[in-house]
Formats: sequence, structure tokens, C-alpha cells
Amino acid sequence: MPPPTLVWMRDRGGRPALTEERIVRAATRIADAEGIDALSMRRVAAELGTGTTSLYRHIVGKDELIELMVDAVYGEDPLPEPGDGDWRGELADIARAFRRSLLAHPWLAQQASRRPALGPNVIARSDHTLSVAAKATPDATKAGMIVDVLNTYVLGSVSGELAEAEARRTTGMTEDQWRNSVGEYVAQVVESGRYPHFNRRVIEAGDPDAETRFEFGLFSLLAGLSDVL
Amino acid sequence: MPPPTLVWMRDRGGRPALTEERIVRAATRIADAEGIDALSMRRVAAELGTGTTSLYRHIVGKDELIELMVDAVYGEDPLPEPGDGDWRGELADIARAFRRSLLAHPWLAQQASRRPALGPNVIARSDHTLSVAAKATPDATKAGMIVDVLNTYVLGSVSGELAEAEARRTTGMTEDQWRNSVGEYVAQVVESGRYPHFNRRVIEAGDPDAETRFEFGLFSLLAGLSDVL
DNA sequence: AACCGTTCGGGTACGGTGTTCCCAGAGCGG
DNA sequence: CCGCTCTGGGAACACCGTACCCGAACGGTT
Repeated sequence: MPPPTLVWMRDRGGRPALTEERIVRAATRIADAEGIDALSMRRVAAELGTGTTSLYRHIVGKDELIELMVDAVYGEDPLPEPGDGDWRGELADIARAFRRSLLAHPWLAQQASRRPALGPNVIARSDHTLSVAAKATPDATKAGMIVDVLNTYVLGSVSGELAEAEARRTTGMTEDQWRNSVGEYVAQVVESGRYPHFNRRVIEAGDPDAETRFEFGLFSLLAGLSDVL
Repeated sequence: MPPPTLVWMRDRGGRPALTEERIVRAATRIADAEGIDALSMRRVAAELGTGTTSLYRHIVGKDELIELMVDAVYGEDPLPEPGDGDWRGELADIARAFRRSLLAHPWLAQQASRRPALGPNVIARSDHTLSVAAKATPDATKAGMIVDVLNTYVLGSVSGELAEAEARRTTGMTEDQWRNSVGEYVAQVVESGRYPHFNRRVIEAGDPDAETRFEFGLFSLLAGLSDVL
């Protein structure tokens, strides 16, 4: 009979205990690096070196796991300090930070438009944004709509921005290969001559990068909001 | 030996021939009615009364099927007639029509933010929208950005609008059940008193319906765009 | 009329998925 | 020492997308 070993020196294979937090972090790592389609329970378990079904001791199901991931991302940056009263500038900064988060976690934009986010970190952030919007108008209803519209714009903008990158990633093409294959198709359309304004855009117009387009829309939107109030 | 039958009277079980178009239509029917998650090759085949793998004679794979579905939806409404020169009003109408399409096909918003849409119907619609934007500015680059920003806003707006409905649908709750369960949670958060602005929104602010919020943002955005030009 | 190449429909099977059910073992209070 | 609760994990189920193959039927040529 082997001598009893002290509990805390028992060999647990060097692995820290399985917790909700570790599962969420591992899942986020996978989704960030390999895309949301590569996120599976088996994959997460492999990442953590555990059995697949052990995850279900800490997580209700995959859907809830994703919800936890979403909220965790909303909590990863500290809330900005209270500003000086320039609500347009502050809202712009909030929008930019939100955009950075969405770009850092390419799966987020899609998930955020699948279920309403209601986690604690989401609420905390929403509270902060509302406090800035309150500087713009005393009307609580309007302040709420301002926040909604802003979030809406950022979400839509980043979604579009990510669509291209995602298409490239899943087809496994390099940047150049993809540009070429699309370019060939677009050239055909242009040559057909049936879409004069589309042609004008392809030939005549520059194609500003994603950030420029984002800032253009953001600026317009904030300008429009100050008009409307 | 049976007598040879004329080709065109042969019994094909009364089923029309399998074509790409019929497959796309069946898939769209399923996705509209049961959600994008219920769309599977086997389900489509069952809807058409054929074998699952027969679909692959006409369709490269599921991804391409969805791309065809997206383009088909963009083609289902006729393009609006050329208008009278009021570009703000025309762009607003285009945005409203786009919103209606996205709402009629709840899977669309999500897919549109997964791959850049490049089908013929998408291009035709884009050409038309660009022609309206050209009335606002002679600068082709700016016109392109206007169209992008507008589409971006509509996409983001509808995504948010659908998220709630989708969450309700997949949890199988009725409208009331869902409102109650969320309400209970929100009440807890409010009671904690930690988020004063969030509370103000919940208690003090009305919650305008989705269309009102959409129109508010659309109006602001168009106002901002005329400022900027 | 006989052959032949091509196309279409579809059955089988493979490797994946989320999740449920059950069991083994460990820690702990009595 | 007995039982109770909690954690980890294996087996199995019902799906999924789709590659591979085969039979049947068509159009065109000999």
C-alpha cells in the first residue's frame, strides 16, 4: 500500500484546475487565431488537455460559452476616464475603441449580432457610453438612441471590413491571389459596360482604406447627431 | 421487352427537373422559415424530394449555395425608377428597401457580413445606388463612401434588430416569457444601483421601436452627409 | 441498329459536430 | 469506515458536409 500523499502536492499533471474562466480564455484564443468555425468543444478540450465532456461541468453549452466570451471581451479594456465635456470627441473615441475590440476578435461582430449582449461588462460599458451621451442631451430617450445608433454604425462598419478578410482566410488564398481572382471578375463586369456608375467607381474613384471609410462615416454621423439634437 | 416510350412522356414522378434555381429557392424557403441553422443539404434535398448528394450536380457546395441565395434576394425586388433629383429622399428610400429585404430574410444580414457580395444582382443594385449618390457629389470617391456608409448603417441596424428576435426564436420562448426573464435580470441590475445612467435609460427613457430608431439614425446620417459634402 | 461518352440521380461512408448518459474516483462530514 | 457530493471523462447518439462510386438514361457517331 502506498503512503498517503499530502493533498496539495498530489500530481494533477501540472494542469491548473478547470474553471469557467480558463475555458472562456482558451475558447477565445482559438476563435481569435483560427476563426469561429474552428471553435468546437473538442478543440477547446484539446487546448486545455482535458476530456471534451468535462467542459460541461463548468459551462452549460456552446451557446452560453460564446455569450461568456463576448462579455469577457467587453471587459478586457478598462473603461475610459471621465472626459472634459466634449461629447462628440468622447463618443468618437468610444467608437474607435469599440472598433479596435471588434477587429482584435474577428468573431465578435458576428456573434454580437446574433444575441443581445447583456453581460455585466456589456452593461458597465453601456452605462459609461450613456453618461457621455447625457452631455449631449438631457432627454434620456434621445441619449439612448444616440448610443444605439453609434454602436450600430460601428458594428456594421467592422462587419463589412471583416467580410473581405474572412473570405480570403477561408479560401486560403494569399492577398495577391485573391485580389487577382476578384480583379479578373470585376474586369469582366467593367468591360460589359452595363453598369456605368459601378465602372466609374472602379476606374475613377480611389479606394480609401477601411479606417478612412470608418472615420468618414463616424464624422458624418456625429455631425448629423449634433444637427438633430 | 417493353416498348420504347417517347422521351418526353417518361415518368419522372411528376417532379420538375433539379436545377440550381430550384435548389436556391428551396434553400431560401427553409432559411426564411426555420432559420439559417436549420438549413442543411439533407433538409434541402428532402424539401425537393431528391437524394442529398444529387444537389452537388448543380451546386459546388453549401458556401456557394448561400452566396447564390444572397444574390437571389438582391434580385427579387425590381430596381426603383430613376427619381427627381432629391438624393437625400432617394437614398432614404433605398435604405428602407434594403432594410425590408434584410428583415424578410433574417439570415441575410449575418451572411452579408461573412463574405463580400459580388453577384450580378448585387452589382446592379450597387450601380443604381451609386447613380443616386452621384447627384450628391461629383467626386466619385466620396460617392462610393456615401454608399458604403449607408449600407453599413442599414446592415448594423438590422443586425441588432434581428438579434433579439433570433434569441427569442432559438430559446423557444414566447414574447412574454422572454420579456419576463430578461426583465427580471434587468430589475436585479437596476436594484444594485451601480449603473445610474443605465438605470435612467431603463426607468426614465421610453423604448422606441426598431423602426423609429432606424429612422432616427438614418435621418441623422443623411443630415451629416449633406453637411460634410 | 449498335455503340459510346457524358450527364444526372443517388446510395454509402468518412470524419467531424454538440450533447446526454453513465461511471470512476477523490474529498469530506459524520 | 461509511456515505454524499463534486469533478473528470469515456461511450454513444443524432446530426452535419461532402468525396467516391455506380447505375441509368440521354445525345451523337458509326
